[in-house]
Amino acid sequence: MMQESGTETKSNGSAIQNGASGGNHLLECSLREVRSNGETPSVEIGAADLAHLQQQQALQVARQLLLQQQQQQQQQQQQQQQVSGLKSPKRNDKQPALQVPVSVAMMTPQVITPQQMQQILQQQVLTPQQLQVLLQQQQALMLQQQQLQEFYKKQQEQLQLQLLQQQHAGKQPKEQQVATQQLAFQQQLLQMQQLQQQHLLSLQRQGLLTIQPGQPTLPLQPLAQGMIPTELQQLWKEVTSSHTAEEAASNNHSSLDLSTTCVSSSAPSKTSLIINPHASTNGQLSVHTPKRESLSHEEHSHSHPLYGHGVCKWPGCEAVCEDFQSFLKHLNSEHALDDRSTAQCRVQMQVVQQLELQLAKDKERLQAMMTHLHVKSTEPKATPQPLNLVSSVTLSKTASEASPQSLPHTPTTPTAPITPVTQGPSVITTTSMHNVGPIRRRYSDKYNVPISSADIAQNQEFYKNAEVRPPFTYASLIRQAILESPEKQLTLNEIYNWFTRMFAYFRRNAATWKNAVRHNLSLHKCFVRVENVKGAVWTVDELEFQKRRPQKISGNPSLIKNIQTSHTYCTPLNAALQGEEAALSPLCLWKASMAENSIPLYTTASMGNPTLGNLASAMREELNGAMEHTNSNGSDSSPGRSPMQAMHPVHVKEEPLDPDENEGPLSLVTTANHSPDFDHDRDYEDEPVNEDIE
DNA sequence: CGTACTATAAACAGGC
DNA sequence: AGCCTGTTTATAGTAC
Repeated sequence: MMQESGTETKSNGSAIQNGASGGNHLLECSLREVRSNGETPSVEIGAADLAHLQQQQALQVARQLLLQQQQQQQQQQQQQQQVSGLKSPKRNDKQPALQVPVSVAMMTPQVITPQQMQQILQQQVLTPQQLQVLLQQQQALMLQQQQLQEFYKKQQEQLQLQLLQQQHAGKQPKEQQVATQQLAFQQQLLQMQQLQQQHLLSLQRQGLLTIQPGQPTLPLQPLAQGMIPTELQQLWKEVTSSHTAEEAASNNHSSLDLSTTCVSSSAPSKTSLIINPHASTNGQLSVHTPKRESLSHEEHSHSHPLYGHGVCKWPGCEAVCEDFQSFLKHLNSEHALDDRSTAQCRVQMQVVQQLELQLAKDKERLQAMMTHLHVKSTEPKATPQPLNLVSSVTLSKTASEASPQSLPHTPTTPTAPITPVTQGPSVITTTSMHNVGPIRRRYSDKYNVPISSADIAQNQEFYKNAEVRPPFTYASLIRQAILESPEKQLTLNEIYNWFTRMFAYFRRNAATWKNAVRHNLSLHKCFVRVENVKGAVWTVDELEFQKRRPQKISGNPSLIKNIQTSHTYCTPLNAALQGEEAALSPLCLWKASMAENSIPLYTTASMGNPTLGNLASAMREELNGAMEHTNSNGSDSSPGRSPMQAMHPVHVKEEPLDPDENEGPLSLVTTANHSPDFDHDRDYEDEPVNEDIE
């Protein structure tokens, strides 16, 4: 309220513009990269890209797991067959079994029944963080399983060799050995199962999964398959020990080349076939992780996927292990054959599969949408740098079009926060950031808006951890922070906390951005200061906030144009989804689409993570603003229906792609919880220190 | 080129 | 005196 003194400039402008336009770029990039596959755009990857990559990785992992299981099962079958009917020709024993078509379904008792899986998957609500964790866990599991598989192969090879030898030597011992071998194999299977189960259990414990009492949660039944617990345990010990010493064992394998080849014919071939395709997508994904290398290497380096920072990273474990050796012991003792582990593994597999399906669907939709909406605009923009406001360079149309990389960072503004992980093309190196204090960063608004709903959801974590400048204006962020609060009001300090909590980027250069926050609070009429008992709190005047945006847009002919065009499709959707002020812009499409499909996922995410929802809502607002803007343009008659912002106009105009962005936020928004957690804020309050540290 | 908007920087004032 | 909060002004970059 005090601000009236301020210049009329306060009529807010387009805080959000940034976000809107930029988003497209991001999406495009991500899509492109994903499609292009293979080469990890080390430099150009954006948050969205990362998310995609992660998802893909997860998918690949899942596939691999499935393959491995299948392979193992097949192998086991072969073994069994061989054993049972030793009569089979020894020499080619390798493959006879292979030929036997075994229905995977039959073979994989360990796998949860489809129904169960479905339920589990459906029931579970995963936040982005959780998903990330799951992914990590999945990777770890994959590694383990690979190790197991390797071991299994070795065993098989040995068995084959032994069989051959025995056949030459004598028959009776054969059976015994065979039996032993079989046990070993079964043990392997058991382990796998247990891993899965354990994982599942951990998930359950974590609340990720809710398994209904009535249902046989994770059928451990599969484990049964005729194994004797005690024997299995022993075998398991042996296996594990060998497992640990895989490196050494690896040497031995050489001797087993024969068997290896044989085995490879069956299982490996499949693996390679299946895996490769995906692998191409991401270099990282490489499912084929060289077991030996990975194992030995990792173990040596102590970079075991399940071990980090002196803690066991087994899902739900976190046991402290001083050194790698102790970790290995712990791993073998605590995470050995176990119903839990088996269950966990299963769950993980299910999750991955589900994610895979979801991802595939969403990708399809996205592509269809993009092609439908932006055929043109999208393409040119090519890889803009989505996230960085920082980059002083603006993506003038020309520039952006010219080349994504063309972003020069302004000499003056070295500070481009970049996430180590994502390396957006535009992003400047982290180092630069660190060095620079608050420097003037100029960026085009466009850059700001790159995020899609999906991106947002996925990026929530991203922004929390990566020092990437969020694609939102200060005004929109402040508003978001306030709206997220339970009472829709925050003190300045609480706003600060929100910033630091939600964005790693704002953990540095506090003086700069805090000043900016204060500046924005004072400058924009939409922020109203209310005296409180405690002191003063800031609230948002939605009307004012909405007011400010239209101005820009209205003036924009191109925008209007776009709106009109897009209007066609939007109308229906809008009506359905938003009845309210449905925007004319393509954005509506996004909303609709989001509502339709992905919502569940995102919703979940948002629910799990309030902040996400909020952010999403913020994004939505922007989108809405844009949309409204459009409306207002068409007929200014209706001034402030919903939040509109200038940003969109720009966004819309230049980049029809925006829709992508929109979608994300929208969906999230829908679900977005406005339950702000002050508590969280509190937690982070201290963090600001970090920023200062810098 | 002018306008609008945003970000950044900084001066300044009041309160604790 | 120092810090926080809040206001205001100036400057610069970008988009339209």
